[in-house]
Amino acid sequence: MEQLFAYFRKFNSLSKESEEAIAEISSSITIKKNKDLQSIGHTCKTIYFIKKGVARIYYLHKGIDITENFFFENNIIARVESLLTGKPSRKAIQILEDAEIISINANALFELYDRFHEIERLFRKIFEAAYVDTVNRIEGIQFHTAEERYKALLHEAPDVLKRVPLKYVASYLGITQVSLSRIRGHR
Amino acid sequence: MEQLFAYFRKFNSLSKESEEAIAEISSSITIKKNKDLQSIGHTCKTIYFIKKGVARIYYLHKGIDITENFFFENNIIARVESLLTGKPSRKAIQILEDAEIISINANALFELYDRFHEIERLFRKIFEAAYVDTVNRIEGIQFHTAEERYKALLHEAPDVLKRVPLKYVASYLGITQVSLSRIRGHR
DNA sequence: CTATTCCTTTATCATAAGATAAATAATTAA
DNA sequence: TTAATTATTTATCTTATGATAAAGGAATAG
Repeated sequence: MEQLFAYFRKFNSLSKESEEAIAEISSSITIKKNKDLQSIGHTCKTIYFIKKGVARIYYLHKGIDITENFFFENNIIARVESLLTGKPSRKAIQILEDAEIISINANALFELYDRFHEIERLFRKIFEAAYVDTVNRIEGIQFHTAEERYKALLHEAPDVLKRVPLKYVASYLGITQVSLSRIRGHR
Repeated sequence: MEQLFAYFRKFNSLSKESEEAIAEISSSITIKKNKDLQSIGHTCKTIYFIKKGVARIYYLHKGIDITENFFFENNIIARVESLLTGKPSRKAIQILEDAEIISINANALFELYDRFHEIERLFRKIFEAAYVDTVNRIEGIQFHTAEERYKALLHEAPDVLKRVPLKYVASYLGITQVSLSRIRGHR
């Protein structure tokens, strides 16, 4: 759990009591490459923290597999739309490298918000940061060519290109696999 | 202020004490069409609520004016990246129709988080909703043609097209004004 | 009311990326 | 190891959108 608390500390430090309360509603899992941690149509009631490994959130658009985002170790991952609405998610979480994961019961966590103001504060800050990241990503998508987006990824997150199959990267960049391959050819 | 509290109630109801505390750190302003409520380079320390009128957030990308988003009455508007980082914003808020606005002192609001847990909860929920909206917008941008995006806007937010100059809508949709005009011509 | 400025449309040409097909290359299973 | 499957690249053709220029409309200031 220490690894998770270290991640939390980047946003908001917690008291020992809060950390223990979170530990009580959490459990560890290991899961193999290419398995779906959660599948499409399942209502999300869990927040995950990746201790080790890589995952992605994906969905189907007109029958085509689209990667919404990649998640590496020391990050949390959840299908937030489903978590917040209580509706089945159109999205799935797939493991791309054998992973060690902490799963946190989301409803139990939300109940902790009442007892521990600082836990709610922590997640407020996490969401604020996620919101800003996402707004910035819109700018990246809308005003850069696919080639610029590829080069930015190569520069800012070279791990993605080293550890993830290119076919998943293509849809994350908003282009076809064939286009990505063509862009990589321009050297 | 009642109009603002009614908006808040959609996310989280507040006690009279909380409402009064927010009222104390708020003030009303009126501002004319085409004026910048906040300009580029200014550090954002205010959250606004639009009682009446229309506004947009815009920034310059390679010298070209880009609309990040439109905001109509009964919504809050803020340059969140600047608010959270304390750094000058690359973005500006411009009024597109004569407006009546409530301005909330952001630092004073953040201090209220300590005294009124429910106010922090309210803003947690507002950010969660904004995050989900933004993630969905990425899908719209990435996997629909400009024409589909235009038609979706026409269907979901016809007010934008009625009340806002098309040149601002074009960059919001991620296309040039000329392309938007061509798309509108396809009937 | 008129002149000026700004907004929107139309037209032409150039180009990045999509669709499809097929050839390699890499990975996985038997 | 070999066969089968899956991933990536290359090639060809098509199309949506960008860039630029210019004309027509609408709004605003004086």
